[in-house]
Amino acid sequence: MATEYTEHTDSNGKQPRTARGQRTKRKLLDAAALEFGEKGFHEASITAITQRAGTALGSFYTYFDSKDELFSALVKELSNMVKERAALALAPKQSAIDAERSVLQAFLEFARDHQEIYRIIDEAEFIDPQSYHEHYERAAQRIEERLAEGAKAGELRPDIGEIEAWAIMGMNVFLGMRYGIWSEEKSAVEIAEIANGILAHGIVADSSN
Amino acid sequence: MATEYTEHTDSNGKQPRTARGQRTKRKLLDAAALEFGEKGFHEASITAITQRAGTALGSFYTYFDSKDELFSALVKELSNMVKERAALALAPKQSAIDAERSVLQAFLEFARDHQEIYRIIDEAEFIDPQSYHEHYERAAQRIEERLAEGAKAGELRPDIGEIEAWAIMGMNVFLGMRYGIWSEEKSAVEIAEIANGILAHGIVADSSN
DNA sequence: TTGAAACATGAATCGAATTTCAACTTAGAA
DNA sequence: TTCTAAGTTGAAATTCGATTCATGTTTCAA
Repeated sequence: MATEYTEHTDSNGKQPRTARGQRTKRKLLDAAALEFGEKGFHEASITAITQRAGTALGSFYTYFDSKDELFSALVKELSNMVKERAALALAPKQSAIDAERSVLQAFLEFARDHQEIYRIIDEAEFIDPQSYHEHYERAAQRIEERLAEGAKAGELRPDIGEIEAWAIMGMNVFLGMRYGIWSEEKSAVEIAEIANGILAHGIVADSSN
Repeated sequence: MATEYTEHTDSNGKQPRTARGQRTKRKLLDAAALEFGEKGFHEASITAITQRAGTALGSFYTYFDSKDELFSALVKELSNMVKERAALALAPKQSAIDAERSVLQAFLEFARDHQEIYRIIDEAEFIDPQSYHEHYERAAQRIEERLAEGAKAGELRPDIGEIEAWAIMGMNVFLGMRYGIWSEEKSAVEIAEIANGILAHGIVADSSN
């Protein structure tokens, strides 16, 4: 069960020991999110990040061993933000199907507001594959848990499992990319409604219509 | 309608004018697919690519203006391979739902056999965003066309459209990543069967079961 | 108040790749 | 066969940004 993770292998780099240090490290992380989001990992430069953060170039190495380490730290932070946002979207008393609709809608809105985040997490596939795997493995697991609850409540088919969870996640991610990032021509509500229709009825004609 | 594309802005770089030139360019493209697939764009070096191809470093610039241009050419080539493979999977007389199952199954098998291809196309999001967009826009369009045929034949709901096409594509891509690339613990047939169940019946309990 | 640890600074170093180029070889049309 | 365009070669020039480091400044516990 434990989705808690301890702080052992400290992905924290070099922890600051004063309040000033805390502030500086945070400024670097925020600046990096902007810079990586706009330019991508390789076009982003440490120099530009420290300039955005308003610190000297050398200060960077007070808090991070390398550009890669900074990127990793950022991916983990952003991954947690996504997770928290999805949790917030879950209203207490909704059906399993409605829960998926809410999560997708929240996801689309979040994608629109934080395009950098998705770009950074996507690029982790190449810069920090382990974080990328963990991000999606955990997200899939949360979906699977929701589906299992729905099945237990008799709302969903009892054989629903991991594969369906990955399928739903893929749907969500691609819809987020296409209708959240690439264009905003359709409302999040509309997209979520239509995608939810697939889960509710499939795409075959007659059926439960 | 025209899915034809003319060769005007020649993504072809510098076209060889002799048979020897053709061969060399092809060797470079093949070597690049391996190198980019294994190392990713930035870790891959022109030097390593020319070594794999068995040509001199300088020969590279006889056929490509830059590393980026080579990568673009490759993405376009691979994108077409994927398209052709999907077309092959479509048996002539199957239902619309079965067609989607066949395509997904073929996609999973292809992903397993050509992991480099997926890695390269994915990385295009950062190296050559335009090719990346085109790749997925076209793939979605082909799905949408299949769905429209299914709807016309009365097999699928008549309101099915672009959004469903993107949802299905996202499903396929993520299932390909998880069960094609990351692990091969489940058979392509099994994955395709389960994912197809979502399209056929949705995930709700009773319904058409 | 004070002194040592933490933090800040940015010029200089370092390394690694892409790209250029001038000399040389091969292909293939006439 | 000949001759020119096409193709080949790899050492050297270039470029560019990550990382180091010696020096100066600030924090904060005692």
